[in-house]
Amino acid sequence: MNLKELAKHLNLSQTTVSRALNGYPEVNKATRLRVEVAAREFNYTPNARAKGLATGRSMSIGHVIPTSSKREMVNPVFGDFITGASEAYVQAGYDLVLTLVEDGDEERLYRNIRDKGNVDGIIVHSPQMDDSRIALLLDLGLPFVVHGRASDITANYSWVDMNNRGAFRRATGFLAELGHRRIALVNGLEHMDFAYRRRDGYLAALEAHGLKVDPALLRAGEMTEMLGHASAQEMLALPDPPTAFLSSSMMTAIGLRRAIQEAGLQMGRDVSVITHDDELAYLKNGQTVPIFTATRSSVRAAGRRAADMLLRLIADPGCGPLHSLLEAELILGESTGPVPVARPEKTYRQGQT
Amino acid sequence: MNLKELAKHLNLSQTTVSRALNGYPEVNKATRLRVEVAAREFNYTPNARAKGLATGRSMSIGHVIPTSSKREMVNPVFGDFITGASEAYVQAGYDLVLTLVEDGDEERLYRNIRDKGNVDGIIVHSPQMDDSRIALLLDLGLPFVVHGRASDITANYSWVDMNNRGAFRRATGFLAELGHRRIALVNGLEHMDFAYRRRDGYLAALEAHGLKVDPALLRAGEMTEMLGHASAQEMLALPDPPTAFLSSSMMTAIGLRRAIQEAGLQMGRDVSVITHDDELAYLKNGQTVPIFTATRSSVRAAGRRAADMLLRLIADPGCGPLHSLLEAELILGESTGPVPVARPEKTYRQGQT
DNA sequence: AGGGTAATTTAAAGCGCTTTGGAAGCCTGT
DNA sequence: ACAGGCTTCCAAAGCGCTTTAAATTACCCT
Repeated sequence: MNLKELAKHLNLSQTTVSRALNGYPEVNKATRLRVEVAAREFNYTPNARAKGLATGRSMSIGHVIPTSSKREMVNPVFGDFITGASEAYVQAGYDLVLTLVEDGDEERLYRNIRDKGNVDGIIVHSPQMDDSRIALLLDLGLPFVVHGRASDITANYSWVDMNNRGAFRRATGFLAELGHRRIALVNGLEHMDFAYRRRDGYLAALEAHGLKVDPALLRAGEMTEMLGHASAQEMLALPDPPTAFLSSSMMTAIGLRRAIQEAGLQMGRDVSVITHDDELAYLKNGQTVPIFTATRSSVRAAGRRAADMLLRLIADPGCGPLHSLLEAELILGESTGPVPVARPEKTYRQGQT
Repeated sequence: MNLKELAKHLNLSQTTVSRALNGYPEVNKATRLRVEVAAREFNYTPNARAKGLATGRSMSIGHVIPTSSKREMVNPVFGDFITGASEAYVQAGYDLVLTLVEDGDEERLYRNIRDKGNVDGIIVHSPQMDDSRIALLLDLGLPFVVHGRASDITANYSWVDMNNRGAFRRATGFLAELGHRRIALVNGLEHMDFAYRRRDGYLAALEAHGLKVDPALLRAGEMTEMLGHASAQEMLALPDPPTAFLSSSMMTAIGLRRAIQEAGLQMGRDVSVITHDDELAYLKNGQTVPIFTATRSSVRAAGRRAADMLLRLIADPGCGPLHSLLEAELILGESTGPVPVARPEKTYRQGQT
């Protein structure tokens, strides 16, 4: 059933029916009711393509996530992010279209996305420090919001980000105040902006506490369980091992914990761990009391906020670049404690090898 | 730049230009070349909405993933699945539109999806054992492919699934042949079809080996690390604890391993573990040699296959319901071994508490 | 040169909707 | 009775593309 048929059935013009259904004022109350009833009865749903063509808007948002040959994993955070974003889209009647783009021919691809015209705006995922997409998008004039920021970009664009630097500065400071002087960082890939900022915060805190940086305690990679495990295993075998770890993801923290246990140490007593916790639905940090002390910030909330922001930008393009910085909470779990006074037993052995 | 402008610029009719760009035969070779060059020069991209309206096809595929109040986590497998599916879409020029639907008003929602007409077909995720969506979709006449199956549905529909039953039967059998007689199953939620089938395979293998089912060794829940941890912790404290575990996800297996280690036992020697491994990009089972013995089947490959199937169904609706059953490999890792002859030391203590 | 066929090109209709520019109907007040 | 102003409705144009039906051009053969 399309508009024409519906109109004929009602003995009305398409115009009137269309107006009635779209809430325009110039239609008689009784008529509107009649139309609405009939529409429901016949399960009338306007054709989105035709509507889009007529209005010039597609009522959908593009989520563009980069995939590269070297890092072809879809960020596990993505599922939760879109769950949040979807809430906003559903309410506003928008659809979500997903585009995975190989990096390389961004120029052409993003231009195509705009010219194809099946999205009214896009959300940019996983920005790198110097992300060429931002200048490109500003140039294209397509409304967009970045999830994260690009440190090297000075242009003014809309973003939703977590305070990565602040969170890791605070977490590192917290460890330092517990007396830890050998604090390791197991980070995500540091050309990703969030990882860069986290390291920056970590370094700032070390400096503020008069601790010096030991490259042996810095690691970066895809944030897998194995990265955590391998990093901790190696670092704990150092002559002067770390007494605390900072981790960029729950997944990695789980790996850290395994290596710590395997070394015969107890997490929270012999070795402290703070991880960032994105509050992913499938990766909860404990049920009631958190297992890990963590900097916590909901990716889902970020998704919701980014979507809201983009919808606002679309509705009123003049409302200028918007920014939203989410603060992470530092929540106390059982994985941190004061630096042990005596070296834990296991360490002696290792120290003397 | 739109078609009309491009045509005017070339002193050609829209018809010819359109035909030239869409590879129709009735256009002069020289003209076609001229058109193609101009199109590239002006960065001409046809408007997808208009094209869709004219052709009646939207060139996009809907991925519909259910979210419920009780289980509102987006399956972590999803990211990898769409990575695979996207490969097919990109090649075929399709877009992917994502729809999260709250369960409850499926009837209306799926009908809307069809009537809105912005997808040419859909992929159905996370089918339950008796999934009402399948009958509904068959009725609606929208091409669709289910990722997984619905055991209680007898109708003939297209699906791509892994041989869950076979994989778990084989894994269980393998453990039984290693001498294990107390084999635990830590499964996903069993109203999900895949989980049901896995249990079915497990039960079949137990029976085939003359082992009886102990309800104390069966657990099902959201497949988190904590589910694995809690399950193993409780079961290992039983008077007659399991000597082997079957796990439905890597995440859960990691939890199992932790509990096993905490109990002072060694995985692969004192306790065996086999897990299913979806080959998720962010959750690799070891670098070179697998950590866990696992039933392995790539979700990404399944996504690719489902997408290919759906595209085929759209191109030729007559080609009937298609099916594709992916076999899982049983790969040997370091988490399994023969059942220990003497009970591991730790168990004695616990047995006497 | 002329007739017929094949190769190219075009004008125009149509996809299903919104929206502009009127028009018709109905009051009101004089 | 009629100008003026509302309210309510409608016909038709237009969004940017494809596609049908028809027109034009090119080509070959006698």
